[in-house]
Amino acid sequence: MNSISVPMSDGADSIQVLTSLSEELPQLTPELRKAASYVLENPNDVGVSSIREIADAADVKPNTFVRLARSIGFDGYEGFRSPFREEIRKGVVNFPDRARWLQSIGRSGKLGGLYRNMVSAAITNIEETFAGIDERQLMMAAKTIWKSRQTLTLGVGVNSSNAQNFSYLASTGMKHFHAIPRSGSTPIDDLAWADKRDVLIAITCKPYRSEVVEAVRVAKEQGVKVIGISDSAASPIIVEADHGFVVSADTPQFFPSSVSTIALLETLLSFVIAVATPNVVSRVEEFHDRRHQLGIYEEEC
Amino acid sequence: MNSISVPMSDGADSIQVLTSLSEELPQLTPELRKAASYVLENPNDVGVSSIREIADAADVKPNTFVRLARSIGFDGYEGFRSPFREEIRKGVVNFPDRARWLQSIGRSGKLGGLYRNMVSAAITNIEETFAGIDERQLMMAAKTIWKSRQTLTLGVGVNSSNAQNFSYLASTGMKHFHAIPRSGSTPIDDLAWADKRDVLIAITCKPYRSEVVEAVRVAKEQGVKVIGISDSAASPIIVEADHGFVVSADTPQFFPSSVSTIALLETLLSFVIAVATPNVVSRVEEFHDRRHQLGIYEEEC
DNA sequence: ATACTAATGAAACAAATGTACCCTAGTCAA
DNA sequence: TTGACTAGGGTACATTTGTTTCATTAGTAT
Repeated sequence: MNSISVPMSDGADSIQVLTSLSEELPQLTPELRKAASYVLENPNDVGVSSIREIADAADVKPNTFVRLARSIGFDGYEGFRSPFREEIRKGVVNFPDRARWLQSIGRSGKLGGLYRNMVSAAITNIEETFAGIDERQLMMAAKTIWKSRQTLTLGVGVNSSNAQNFSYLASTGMKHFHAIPRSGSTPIDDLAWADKRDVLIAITCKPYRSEVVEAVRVAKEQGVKVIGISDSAASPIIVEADHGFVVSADTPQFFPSSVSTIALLETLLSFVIAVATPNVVSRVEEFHDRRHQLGIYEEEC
Repeated sequence: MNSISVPMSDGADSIQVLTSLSEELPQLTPELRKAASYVLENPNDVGVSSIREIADAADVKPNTFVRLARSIGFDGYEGFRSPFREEIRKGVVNFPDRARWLQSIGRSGKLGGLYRNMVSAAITNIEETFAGIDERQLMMAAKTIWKSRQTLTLGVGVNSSNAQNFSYLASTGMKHFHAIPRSGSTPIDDLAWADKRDVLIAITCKPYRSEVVEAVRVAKEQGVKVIGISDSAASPIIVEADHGFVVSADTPQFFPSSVSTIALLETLLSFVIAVATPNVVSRVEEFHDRRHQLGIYEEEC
């Protein structure tokens, strides 16, 4: 008899259920919160799981799910699950193919087209980017990075943050990754001490920033290995680079998209990690170690 | 003992099941054909229905479904249903062309799998992210940003660079976007002067960073509007936010991916721009102006 | 400490589920 | 006709399911 505020009749749809679940979340007891969190993160499970299955998956007792269902106004788990089932039956969650999916989204209002265009641009950019990239070249670039003394990642404007993104991730596991230009400095100054033992990852898209182009030239003169990332094969930093990667960055907006740049950098990093840890067993161990360190495996907030 | 041609092991996926069902269709007995036809027309029902429910719906006896399952090589209805369940759980979206493309790439060498996994993770993350996002909520968030005095974007770790990415792009066209924490400061200090006229965009994925969670709490107390971006609907910053957006950030790596966060932020920004420039004509003009400013229309370096 | 309450777990129950078994009706061959 | 055979229906059974009930634990105020 602990039903609270929300009445939640049986005609509810899953969105309403999930909404009230997230609203009640802070007020729930620990076990109920664990169950609710699992539902919020795996709403599809509800429709197809028995109470014991989902309880196992969420690492709580079956009872907890009955209590959870009651706490938001249902009679029991069965009523709680039924809206999820109904929507699966109606095919709400299943998209037959992307074309239809994209057509189905973004119809409300004049901004619908914009939404659809942004989403499809993001996906298309990634596909085009990776369709045009040679995997072996990625591996060679990764080996170059791994063998290097230090790796400098250079970007200005939006690509400054992208360079930082990569450097941050890389330096959580390895030494000697830096994003340049450091604040208050210039790219070329930051290259002063770099030599043939080092690697420069340079990123710039149209309009090519002269600081970056020049930094690449200087780096080459100093014998620094250069990995160039740009949005055209004709880009000066790709032409001059030891390893050049072309990313697609088109959007219906005035700004270029960073999505594929980020995707490429993350993939490059994963190759570096793979090269750095050739032993599969220790790689898997290290993987879990890092995830534990990051707390990704921990429960709750 | 009426199992025919197809062995159909238990590792099958729903497409294979449906395919062999339609292949066998002509050779089936009337009742079995009725059952098979129902499955082909309502494949979603299989995953969520008991044998009696689906038998009722198809207007056959429960037994018939056991026989149907056996006729295409399963042990019983339970095995027949499991691939459908699994795919619902995983939230599978079927994109046949991409599947083929992904299979065609990344076959050379032991890192092939890694390459393929990273690419498909990036695309899947974007699809899942935008499949789960309500466009109207995006527009409301955009309006909130546009009406605000200033917009602070908060992230630590990798998300620090993502916050900067957004702030940089946004501030090329509009005033008063800042990424926090500023160097040498803390998120909460940077919120000191913020009030109900301001917006905080907070980003943190598992493991949720306490600085960000607390900053959101403080922001709410001060009346600041909060837009939360995280990787779970149960995330404290989404629960507390005025506008919450869940992004998928899974990778086969130890680090979470920023790809969908960036994609979401870019989409949000495009909405803000659209809201800010309601007149279509002037929006197009401004678009070209900005691109010229950025030099995107210029040729070569 | 004590009593009291809320939260959780364990066990038991009736209802449902998947399946095995048997029966009927119809067909075809001898 | 008979017998063999098959498709399909009916029923019984062990298992699983959702639920209830009760015991145990943890937390809190007295």
